[in-house]
Amino acid sequence: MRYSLNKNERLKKRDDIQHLFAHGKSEFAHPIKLYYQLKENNSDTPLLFGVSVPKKKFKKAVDRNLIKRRIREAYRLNQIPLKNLMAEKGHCLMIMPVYIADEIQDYKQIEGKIILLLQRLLRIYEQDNQ
RNA sequence: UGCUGCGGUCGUUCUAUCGCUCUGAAUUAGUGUAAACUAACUUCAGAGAGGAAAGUCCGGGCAGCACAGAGCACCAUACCUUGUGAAAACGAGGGCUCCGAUCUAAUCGGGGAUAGACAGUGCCACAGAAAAUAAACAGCCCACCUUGGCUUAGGCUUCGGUGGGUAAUGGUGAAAAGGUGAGGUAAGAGCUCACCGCUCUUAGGGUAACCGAAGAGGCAUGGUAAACCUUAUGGGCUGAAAGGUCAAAUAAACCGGAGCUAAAGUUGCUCGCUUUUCCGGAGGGUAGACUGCGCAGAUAAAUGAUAGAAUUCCGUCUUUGACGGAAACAGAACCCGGCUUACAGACUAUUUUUAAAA
Repeated sequence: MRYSLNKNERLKKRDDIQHLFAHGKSEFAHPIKLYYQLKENNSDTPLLFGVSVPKKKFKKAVDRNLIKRRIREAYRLNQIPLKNLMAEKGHCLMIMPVYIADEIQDYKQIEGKIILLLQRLLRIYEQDNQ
């Protein structure tokens, strides 16, 4: 499996995203809050990914783009274990990290937090299996 | 040569690995008689942010709606000539005016939303008597009354009051009702005169804005139109959340069929008809999807991440270098043309000025 993140693996439907924020669970590791939820009607892809940076905290579009790109890159390189697990089980998991902090952090810090959060999710669903 | 102002051009580059969006081709899979269509975390090739993409301030394209004609309202533009342009707008030259410099003669530089303030209405803080049908606070002058003084008894002078004249003087203000000088007067005043200014008229120069000249008028018309307003010219309204196509589900109505040995209604009964029931259809159209969409082109929105090198700048040091740090403003969303605002640095034309060297 490759380190890819193309159109089909992204959260796109407005309804899905609103449902995720309304009913999904969340994990937090500063500066990122990660919403996640299993999707009911299964599709082919095991993981659906979206990212959000609030306009309230970062007024310039350039800053928001930078943070989104860093989070997306970190997710892209570290998603494999979780994706394999979901594929095995036939689930479809929706994931949406939200950047909470007021300052822009560099890539290394963000990547560390993303890895931490993905490992937590992995543990949760492994236990769920047993 | 440096510095400053203003204008123009550019506004980080290269390599490797891993990725993203779009387009084209191939391959594989599916549907199909085929043509072809669809899908792919399969492969290859190509393209992929800006000078402001920003603010959303103008103009236009494009789209929908409206549309006999006229008026009102609203908005925009506003010295003249001329060039580019579809228009907004920008450029060139000139006029007028304000400011500054040289320094008293015009020149140079800069600014001006630069039509109209004798069509009307409003406003003009503070200060000041008064801020606009002119006005009398102090002052000046005259008349009368009055207190005191001097007196050669004619008057002179003085404190105060009443009435009148007066815009010369003072103070206030951004601005005080033509300016300066002379005559004149009780004191003053365009009251009169000279020069300047202003208004009107005439002819002249200039494409024009406007200019200088002559004559007349004793001067009326404070400022403000980025206050309302007036004049002239132009302008239908709304924006891609426009607009178009496809179209689940659901309710009522519509059409066709089934059913009618079920129920209700229609006349007391029979038939028939209608409704309730079931199946199918069409229509508009919601969710949603696609399009609108472009030689970048998305729609929770691609144009990136990591590593190394180069370039520039900053800091420290043991200074022909080493080490560390930074890379301005900022991210397309229907498309063009402008305006405005933000901006590290590099190159460059030109102006002013200073210093150094010769």
